[in-house]
This record gives sequence, C-alpha cells and structure tokens, in this order.
Amino acid sequence: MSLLLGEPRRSGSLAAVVDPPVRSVGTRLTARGAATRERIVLAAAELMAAKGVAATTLDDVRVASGTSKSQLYHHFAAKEELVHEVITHQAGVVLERQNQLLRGVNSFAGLRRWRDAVLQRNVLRSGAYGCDIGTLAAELSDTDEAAREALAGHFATWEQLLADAFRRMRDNGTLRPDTDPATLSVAVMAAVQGGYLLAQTAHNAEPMRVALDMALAHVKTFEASTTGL
Amino acid sequence: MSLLLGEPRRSGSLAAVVDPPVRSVGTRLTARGAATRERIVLAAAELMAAKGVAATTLDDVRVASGTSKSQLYHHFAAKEELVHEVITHQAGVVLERQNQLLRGVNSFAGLRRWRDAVLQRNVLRSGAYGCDIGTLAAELSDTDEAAREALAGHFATWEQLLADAFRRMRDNGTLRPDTDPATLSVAVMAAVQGGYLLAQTAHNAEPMRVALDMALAHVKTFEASTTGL
DNA sequence: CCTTAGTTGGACTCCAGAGTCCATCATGCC
DNA sequence: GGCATGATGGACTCTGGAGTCCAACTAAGG
Repeated sequence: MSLLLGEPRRSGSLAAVVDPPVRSVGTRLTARGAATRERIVLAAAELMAAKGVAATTLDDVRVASGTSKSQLYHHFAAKEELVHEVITHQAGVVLERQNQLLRGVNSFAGLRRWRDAVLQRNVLRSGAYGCDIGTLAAELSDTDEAAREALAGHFATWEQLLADAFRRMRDNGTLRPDTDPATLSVAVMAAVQGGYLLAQTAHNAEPMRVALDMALAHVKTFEASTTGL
Repeated sequence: MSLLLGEPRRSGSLAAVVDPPVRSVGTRLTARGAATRERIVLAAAELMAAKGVAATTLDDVRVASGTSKSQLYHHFAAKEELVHEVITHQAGVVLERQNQLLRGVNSFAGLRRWRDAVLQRNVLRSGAYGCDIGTLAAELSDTDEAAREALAGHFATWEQLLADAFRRMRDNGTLRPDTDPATLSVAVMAAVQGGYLLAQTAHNAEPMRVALDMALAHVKTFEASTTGL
C-alpha cells in the first residue's frame, strides 16, 4: 500500500524536495542548513501544539529554536509555509507511532494494547493539548485549504493503519467476514478524536478512556461467533 | 436538575447580569444598547464559527454588526470578553437545540430521530465548520483557561441532556438496569465531536454518519433483552 | 425643557508581529 | 587558497489590528 508516509523523516532533505512552492529551487541545503531547518520545524511544532498556530509568533519560534529572523525566511517563504511543514512533521511523528503500535495488531488483545498505549499518553498529560493532528485540523480546516487537504490525507492514512488491522482480524477469522474495515476505522478514529477533544477540554483523560472503550466494544460487536453457527 | 442552562437567552439583559467581570456595574442597558450588544455578539459568533476566533478581527465584527469601535468597547472591555460572550451565546443556541431534540427521547426510535437531526445539519454544510462549541473548545482550551472551563461546563450540560435520555430509557425498561447513563453519554459525545472534526476536515459528512451509527449501535448493546430471560 | 446617563461615530495612538535587507561569516568545490 | 554559494545576525520597515478618546447625539425622568 502507498500509505507508508509515516517514515521517520529525519533527513530533512526529503522534506525540502517534497516542498515545491517557493524556494528550494536551485537551493541545495548543506548539513548545517538542514540542521537549522530541522530545529526550526521542531520548535515550531512544539509551540504550535502547545499554544495553537495563531498564538505562536515567529519570534517565539526564533527564540525557541535559537535562530534568527533571516534563517526563518531563508528556509520558509512565509509563516504559512512553516505551518505546512509543521503539519507534515507532526503527521510523520503521529503516524509513525501509530504504525508501530498498529502494524502487528491482528487480535483483540493487540487492539487492547493499542488502546492502552493511546490512553496512557493521554493520561500522562491529563488530556491536555489533545491530538497533535486533530488540534491542527480544528484550527486550520476553515482558514487554510491546503492545510485542510493535507490533514484530511493524514487522517486517511491513520485510518488506513486501523483498517489494515481490522482487515487482518477479519481475514484470520477474528472478525466476521462481512466486516467493513474502512467504515470501522472511521468509527474508531471518530471515537479517538472525540476522546482527545473532550479530554483536552476537561483536562482529564477519562473521556478518552470511555471513548476508546466504546470503540473497542464496537469492534467487538463484529467478532466472529466462536460457537459453531 | 440544575442543568437547564439551555434557555433561549433571547433577552440579552440576562447575559449582561450573568456577566460579572468588567463594566455592567452601575450601567443599566437601555433597549437600544441591549440591541446593539446583541448584534455585536451575533455577528462575532457567526464570524468566529466560520473563521475561528483568532482570524476574526474586531474590525470584521464592527463591519458585520454595523457598529463602531466605541460601541464594541462600550459593551466589552476587551476582545477576550467578547469571546467569552460568544461562547455563552453559542452554548445557549446549541444546548437549546439539543434540549429540544433530546428532552422527549425515551426510546431507540427517539434516539434515531435525534441522530437524523444532527446528521442532517452536518450534511447540509458538507461537514464544514464543525460543532460551534467543539471548534471553540479546540481553539481556546490551551490558551484561555476561563474559556476552557466554560466550555467544559457546556459539554457537561450537553452530556447531561443525553444522560437524561438514557436514564429515561433505562427506567422504562428499554435499557438494562445496570446501564450507566453518565458514561454512555460521554461515549456518545465523543463520537459526535469526533464525527464533527473528521467531517469538518474532510468536508464531507460521511464520518459523522459513521460516528453516529457507532454511537447508536453502542447504546443498543445496552438494550434490555426482550426475550424473557 | 433640562439634566443626567447611556449611546454612538470615527479619528487617533500604539505596538506586536510579519516580512525585508544587507553586511558578514562559513563552507564546499575546483 | 580563493571563488561561489549557502548560512547567519540583527537592525529595519510596514501594516494590521487592538485599544483610546472625545465630541456629539439620544433618551428617560423630574
């Protein structure tokens, strides 16, 4: 499948190549430049995840990344471009983590381990900050069409990881043959994102626990009957 | 129960009384002033729902409401206060609508009607804009503590409306006696909010349909067995 | 009417934050 | 080792948007 966008993206150079709009045409990054670019994106990602995109100023990013104004604009044509890069970065991190957690899942026990891992992270921060992709989606969907499309794609990739797990569970007889992995994955994603939002607003991970439990119970209703039938 | 905060709040004067922070101390609104205030809040609510809080400038509000700068600051000490008023307003609208939809629900048929109503609204706008409360929560939870708390309260009120319906269904024998309405309502809320977010990002109401179907199916798993047993 | 308090228009200030510029330094390459 | 190109520092400009101010207007009440 072509959904393996969840690569670690440590290189940075790849991101520069992927990025067509402005700059990076006839501009090769040196190792030093790439490192700076990376630092900027990392700092921006962290700030934007914590305070939101609009509330994060380029001066915040400059200070947090220990760079100067000229470096910001040397690597990104405008704040919007940096935001897009942050989206790519966060998606890479989140999807890679989800990929690790989900790729081997082919049973209810595996699914429960995934649930536990997601929940645990949320508990650690008492629900605060929400989903790194979800908060970006909520803030940008109505104002930045390119961002919206990218984020929709990342959601789709994430859903695909879930759907693959469900497909494996269907194919190995854990789930009924008539189970639709795609639909099921959308339902579970909705529960996850809703859990994130409620937990973030309540500053309490409990809603996430409830949401994930519903999601798993829902999957369970597609369990193949073990009794003969 | 003390959760009937979902009153129509058409008066505006009530909102002014509820609002203790700044101004409105020794300042009685005339009908004219109240009308202006109302227009400002309405315009701001609409703009912020469509573009987000940060992307909405006071000049936007001024133009949309046909008022002047002095009127804005006559009625609100700062943009933040206006935002809080918008939260109260949107919560009033949403909760009143949900109250209308949910107050009589005491059966699966009623629950399906609620589902259909929520979904239909989402389909009409192709998922865009999301939930008026949810988008505010996502944008403000990490930057405005007062807003976060208010929104958490509004979510709780909404959940209480759902929980009341589930409690009625439990008490009339539709749901099993061991059903916990509160937990169930959190799960359903998570599905609703997740559905809103995915639909908003995809610009497509389908995820909302899937999420609501999961939620209803989940409630259904608490159905009291009709066969003797 | 005449006073007092609420309401309004709109010009004005002020500043944060986006974006520009250029001189200087570092580095890769021949 | 020297040229071309990338990387950097940081001062600078410019503008949008928050918030101020005051004179003028309206309305309620005595």
